[in-house]
Amino acid sequence: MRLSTRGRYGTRLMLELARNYGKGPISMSFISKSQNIPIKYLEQLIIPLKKARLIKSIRGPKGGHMLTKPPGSISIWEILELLESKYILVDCLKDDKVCEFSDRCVVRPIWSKAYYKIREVFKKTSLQDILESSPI
Amino acid sequence: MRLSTRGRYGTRLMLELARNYGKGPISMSFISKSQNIPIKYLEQLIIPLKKARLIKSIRGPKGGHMLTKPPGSISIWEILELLESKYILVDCLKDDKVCEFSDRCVVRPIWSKAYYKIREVFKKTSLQDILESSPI
DNA sequence: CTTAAATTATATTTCAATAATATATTATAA
DNA sequence: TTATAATATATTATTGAAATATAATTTAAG
Repeated sequence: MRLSTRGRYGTRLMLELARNYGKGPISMSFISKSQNIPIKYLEQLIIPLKKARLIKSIRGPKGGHMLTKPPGSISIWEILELLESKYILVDCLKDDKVCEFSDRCVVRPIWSKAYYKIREVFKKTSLQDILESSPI
Repeated sequence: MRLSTRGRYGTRLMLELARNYGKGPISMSFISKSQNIPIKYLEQLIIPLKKARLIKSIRGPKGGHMLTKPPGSISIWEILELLESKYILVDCLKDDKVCEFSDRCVVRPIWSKAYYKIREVFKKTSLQDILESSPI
């Protein structure tokens, strides 16, 4: 029941781009330094985010990455779903065939309920919301 | 963001005991067979549950395990906390010293919010609730 | 008082996914 | 032409879950 480094790093990566939204391409080396995350690891995380068209990139010198839309229109859930999609509480919520008892399982509704609560929180929160919030 | 086998197996172990509450000790080999979980794995899971005094055991022939209190007074959260306690969404919620930025981290409040939502669901649900619920 | 059923204790092994690193290639601004 | 930065692919390391193995202890029952 833990959020993996992928999801946390990915969120920070997206927040860094959100913070610099409208300022042109931001390089990986910059993000790597400012967020203290291995650059090679970031390069892996960015792949699904690019595929989902949350990020567009420019190659070559002065190149880098940027959000394709305003930070207010990207939810944390979109990010987590891309980076943690295989690890959504319990597998049988996505695919009831992983367990032959799914259809008559008494515990599954509880996992489901909890899952939707988390999802709700993350869906309701945009990158913008986080940028505007003050830490404690 | 996944529930581990420990938490799921542990819940099923406790449900099996709840189902047989008041019927005397239930052996591990019975639970292992009825729930299709390796007996040696169950023996590991039961240790923290016993330490927390949710289960008491009787040795020797005709021995086994039983709940120390009615299924209505044991929440799923109590079980998950014992079996997944190290993996509660993000470490910094339990111990803000794992990250030097905890006090001014803008993302942490979101993890926290999601965490408390899950916790609420599991705290509100007792073993009895699950036994009485109909699947689907 | 012996036996068999059961828990308890400890430890070892296997496995999978995350986390991190390495090397080479491609694109492009200056 | 060069240096910067993304892209692609593959490999390694680490960790914790998941499962298994062996031996010791307790005790009801014949």
